Amino acid sequence: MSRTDTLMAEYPVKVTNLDKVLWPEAGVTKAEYIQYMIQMARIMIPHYTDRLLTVIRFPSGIHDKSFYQKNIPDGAPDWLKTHPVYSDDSHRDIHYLVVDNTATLLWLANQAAMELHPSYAKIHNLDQPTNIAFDLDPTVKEVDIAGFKKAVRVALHLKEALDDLGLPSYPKTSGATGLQIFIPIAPGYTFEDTRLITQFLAHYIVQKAPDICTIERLKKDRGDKVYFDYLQHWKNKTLSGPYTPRAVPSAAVSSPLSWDELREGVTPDLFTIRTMPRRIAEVGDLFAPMSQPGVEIRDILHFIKHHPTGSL
DNA sequence: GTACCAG
DNA sequence: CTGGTACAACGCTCG
DNA sequence: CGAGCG
Ligand SMILES: [Mn+2]
Ligand SMILES: [Mn+2]
Repeated sequence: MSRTDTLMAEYPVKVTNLDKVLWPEAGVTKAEYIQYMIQMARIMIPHYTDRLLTVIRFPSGIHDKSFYQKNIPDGAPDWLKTHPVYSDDSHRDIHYLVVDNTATLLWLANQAAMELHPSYAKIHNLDQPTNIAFDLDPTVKEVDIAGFKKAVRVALHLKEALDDLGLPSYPKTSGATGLQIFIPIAPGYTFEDTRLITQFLAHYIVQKAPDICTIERLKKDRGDKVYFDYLQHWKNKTLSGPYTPRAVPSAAVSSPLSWDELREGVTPDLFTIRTMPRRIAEVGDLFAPMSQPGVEIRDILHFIKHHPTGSL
């Protein structure tokens, strides 16, 4: 008989198959994933609260079948918070899960929901993102640290440009191969507004570092360059959330970083389910500023509208 | 991972 | 009971 | 419109 338990958080959560190995290379079991959620809940919850959650589940481990899940499944406990959003494509409401407590994170871990992807906007205003996110994707050929290093170089170019524009920026690993850079923004701006900024900077950085950065949408035209994926910041799209595990052999998680750490050459596999709780104890939540009031971008939008072909 | 159905 | 099976996303972009 | 993409 497989090991089972009922955990008492805000609500009782039944957990099953506790000894199932979800990350075989790292030897991480479901019990350890649940323990990770218990330790990280206080830090993670603010980054997911009031946001639509998309998850990727791997019920039999990272090397077996996986699937995206947006709708809350049948048989889910009734205390889970959900939010309906109409889908034009499937002509029905999608009942998204909204994380608002530890019990929900424990339930997700038991579901083998191993990747958590929150929306950019909060449920009370789904047309207004609370952040701008830049998604930097190495063109993957194999497990390749060179790709990540290149993404770091692109990120440092981007950081310089954002500094010049007076915008604060916070980087994190995706946990897989790439990097993401976030800016907290004030309420009142649409995805059309933020697209103006991400598109402008994508073009600007490609022009500044054409040997390592591309915006080619077709993979075959990207070469070995870093894909500056400005299309990823949009309504109904998501990125891996802060501190979410990823389905990679190392059991790496998405880790907020300091710019100095990036300059010093950290790599994604340094930050895992095993190491992140200790890191939190040491450096705290480097993404805490994302929960603070965001910056106004009105002046920058005005600037870009009058300099459509991009220079600073 | 879970609900459900046929055996 | 038990074993087998079905099911668990979506929508933008540009050629 | 649909292949491609994430
Ligand atoms: Mn990415
Ligand atoms: Mn991407």
